[in-house]
Amino acid sequence: MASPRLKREQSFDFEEAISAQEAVGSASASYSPSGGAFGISPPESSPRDGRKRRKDRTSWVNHTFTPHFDGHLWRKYGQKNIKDSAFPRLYYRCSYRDDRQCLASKLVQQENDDDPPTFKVTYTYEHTCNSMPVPTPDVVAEPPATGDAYLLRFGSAAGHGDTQQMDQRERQQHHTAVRRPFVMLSFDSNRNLHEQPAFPSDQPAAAAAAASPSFTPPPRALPPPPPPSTMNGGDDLFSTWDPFRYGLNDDHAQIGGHIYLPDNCNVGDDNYC
DNA sequence: CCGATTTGACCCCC
DNA sequence: GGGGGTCAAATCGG
Repeated sequence: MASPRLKREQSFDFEEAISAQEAVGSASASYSPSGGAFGISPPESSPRDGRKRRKDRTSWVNHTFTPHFDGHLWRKYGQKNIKDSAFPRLYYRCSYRDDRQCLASKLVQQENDDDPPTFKVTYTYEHTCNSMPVPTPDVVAEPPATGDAYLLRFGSAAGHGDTQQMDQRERQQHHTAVRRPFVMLSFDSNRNLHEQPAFPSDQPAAAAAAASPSFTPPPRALPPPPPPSTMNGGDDLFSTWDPFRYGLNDDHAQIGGHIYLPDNCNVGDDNYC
């Protein structure tokens, strides 16, 4: 069966506008501003309309250390080596593309080989699958200023573009999520993970959970899944927060396919420590 | 067996 | 014509 083909949409150059902001360092997904691309025409099935260049479509760019932390469930559908780029470009589309005719897709491309590396994430179309975008943590990996410990800051940035598209009800229900819990995780030279919790008083010890060998629930520093009442059958959104998907375990924090390790670890071919 | 990922091929835009 | 986005068959893994 032929996949739905995308109709050419009026161009709106979010990419230019948002790239100018150079939001490097924030892991938050910069979803399209209010009044964005909702109301997209349903795909029409002209056999060849699907393979349009991105310029034809609404897109916006986010620079992040954590390209997978955006609160949605993505399915990879392609990878290409890009000319003049040392890193391949990864193509993802919404996992609900077929189920809910959700056209959202994203491109992830590593931008550099820094430690941690940054990624350019280009989102195309907004989610229409009702798997409501969850405020993403602002995860900032800070190189060791003193000593040899990396700091992972969750919720450190001042603003979330993605809250703009929440309606009032959602905003209310995301109240806890936008209170910006703050935690710093650091490794010392003995590979011990330390957390410096700075949660609001009612926040559970998420960092302790992150350091726990079992680590079942996602840390509250990460955006919680939306409450069931707001989910339109989107209960499986929880899979987005599978701790193994994000590589969070007792030994290291792996975000966006990259493992944050203490300096004395061998960050070599297999990140062996 | 089913869903996700990989990867080469196809196709469109620049 | 080349680069880049997508498709879809093959493969993998649970």
